[in-house]
Amino acid sequence: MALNQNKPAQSTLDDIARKLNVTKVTVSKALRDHPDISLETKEKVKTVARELGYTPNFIARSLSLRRSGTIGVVVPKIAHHFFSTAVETIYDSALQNSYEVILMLSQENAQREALHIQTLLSMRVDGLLISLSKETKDLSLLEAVKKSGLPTVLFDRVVEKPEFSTVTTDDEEGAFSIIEHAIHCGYRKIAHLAGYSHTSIGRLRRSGFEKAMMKHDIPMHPEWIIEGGFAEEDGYHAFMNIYHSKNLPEIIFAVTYPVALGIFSAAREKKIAIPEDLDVICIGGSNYNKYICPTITCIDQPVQEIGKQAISILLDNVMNPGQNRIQKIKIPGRLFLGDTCRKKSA
Amino acid sequence: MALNQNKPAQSTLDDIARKLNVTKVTVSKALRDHPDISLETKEKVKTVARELGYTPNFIARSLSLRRSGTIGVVVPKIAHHFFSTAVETIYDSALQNSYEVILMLSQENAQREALHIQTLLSMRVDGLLISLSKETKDLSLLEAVKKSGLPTVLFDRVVEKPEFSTVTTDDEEGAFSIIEHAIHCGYRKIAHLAGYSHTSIGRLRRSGFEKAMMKHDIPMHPEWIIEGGFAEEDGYHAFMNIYHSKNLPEIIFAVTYPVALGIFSAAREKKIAIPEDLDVICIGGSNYNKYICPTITCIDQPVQEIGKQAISILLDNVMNPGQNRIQKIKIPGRLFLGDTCRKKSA
DNA sequence: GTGAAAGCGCTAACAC
DNA sequence: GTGTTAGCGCTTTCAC
Repeated sequence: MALNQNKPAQSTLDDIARKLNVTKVTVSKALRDHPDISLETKEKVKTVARELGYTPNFIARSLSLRRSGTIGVVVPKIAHHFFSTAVETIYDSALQNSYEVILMLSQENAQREALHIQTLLSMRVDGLLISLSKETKDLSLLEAVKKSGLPTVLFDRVVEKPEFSTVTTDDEEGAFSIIEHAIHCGYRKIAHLAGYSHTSIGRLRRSGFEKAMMKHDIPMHPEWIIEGGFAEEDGYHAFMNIYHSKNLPEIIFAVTYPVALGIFSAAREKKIAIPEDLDVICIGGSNYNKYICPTITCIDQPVQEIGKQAISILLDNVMNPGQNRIQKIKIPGRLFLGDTCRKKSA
Repeated sequence: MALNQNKPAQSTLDDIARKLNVTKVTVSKALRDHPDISLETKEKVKTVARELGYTPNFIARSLSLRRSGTIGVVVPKIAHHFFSTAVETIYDSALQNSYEVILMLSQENAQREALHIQTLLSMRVDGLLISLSKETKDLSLLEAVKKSGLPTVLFDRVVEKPEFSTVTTDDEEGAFSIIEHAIHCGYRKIAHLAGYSHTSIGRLRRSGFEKAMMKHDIPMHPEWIIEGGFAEEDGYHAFMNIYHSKNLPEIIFAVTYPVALGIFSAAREKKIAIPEDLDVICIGGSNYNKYICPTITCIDQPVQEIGKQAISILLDNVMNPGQNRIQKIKIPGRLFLGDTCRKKSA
């Protein structure tokens, strides 16, 4: 590929320096308001800089300073209420602290996730914020990152290792309480479209489900616990499986909001009315939940809070090198009462 | 801030070179499979590189090559169906072409948008993809960017200047056809919650609306055309304004999907039933539209197609420097028939 | 107050 | 095949 041809020759410190018969050092200092430089020179330098449309070269600056002023973020998806909201919060907080964000999407693919983390490392980001893909099992890269000393915070989809700071909803408690709510409403035949148990949210939500069931002595059907992904299509397919088994539960607890919607789709196709014939609850909401029919009773995740805490813990470690404080934050979800799961206890 | 303290000392070409008693040049070539280097040396180099956990320094590489292999993207928001979907597509296409994406969010703020564009310039991105904020009026920065020769493509929220490539929905035609549809359904009292007329989508959608109304000789009420933003809250407030004027239209044409939902909220609060008492249509949908009550009849935007075309045109210019081909792509939307706007013509 | 020298980690051109 | 030299644009240290 031809070099330096599509790229405009942006002006440099030297360009400014030459115009003023000084050196680039003087210019560099002047532009950064270094006390060394006289007011007069500063004025002149800044004027010429403006005339030339000078923009400092971030790349050169980063190389010289050995810090980039950027935070790397890896999430499974962005076209998704939880992540787009969290990411927006992360961007805002980072900007307030004068950090830039480099966002990468794993698309729920472990290999791509690893690639992106590598790229972020090579970009010499000052910190790393990760929410793991649904496929991620091999944690060696993550551990290498951690060992290298790069400040890292995991959020939402995490690993339960003592060496990582994590910020999550209290998934187990959330699942427990919504199931208990369903039981209080009189439901007994409860199915769970679970996430993969190698993911933190899958495991914890399922565990909360099981604990609530056991506490209230409700029998659990193995065929009513189906592991899968976190997307709409996963809910759709899992429901179809249950449907074809001819043994429908009264209510399905979906591991995520999109999975719940997938159930809606499938049920509609099979002419099963929600919540009359079959009820649905889940963990996580969406900003459109109030417009959905029926509105889903769910555990609302404090999405912005999660994003805010994650970036705040990260920046704390980035800006105070050497401290490496590890924090495990669990933020409780809140039960949102929608149109589903309204039956009275008998 | 203390330097080089929070940052792990990542290994460099020199580290590998020293271990093998060669120079970094040899190592650099070996790692890139340069034909100069013998197979044996390559093997050795790669082994040591692996042992040391070597990651090439993207920053240094970019500086040396004078190209970063990145595309800068600026959008108003990310927690929004249109943008999160478009951005996801952009990321995928970029990755397929071995480009990284640097995403920035203007949060609908012109000043922040300018800042981000500056930052992207300083990062020496190889190309720029922009969807303008609702506030953007001053185009001087944009023109400077263009003049500098950096390949730039605008999408969705664009400016109609011959020097920019643009990719949009055919907004005017979309508005025209959905209004015509409403008219065919028998609606006459039609209001428009319009976007700001200094934005392309605001102006064009309004123009489509007006053309359809004029073609069918339907009178337009000035108080039924309200300019505003593109978000839910804008729809909410605009509806309240109309409501308080005590002069309700039969149907409201909302400039965006979120604005339509804002109307839903406000109408619900005022006990006005949709679509019975008041009907709503809009431009743009959401992946959750089929679950909304009532499902909104709208012009579905080919979001992924817009993203795909935008990045494709950009990369074409990035990878073929000097050609600077300017393209104006308008992709037609598709009328989606939902539960709203179903009245039969009288 | 200003500048010369050195270096960040990498790549390209050209010797050897 | 491998190494030498130079340079990308910037900042820091230390003379002057």
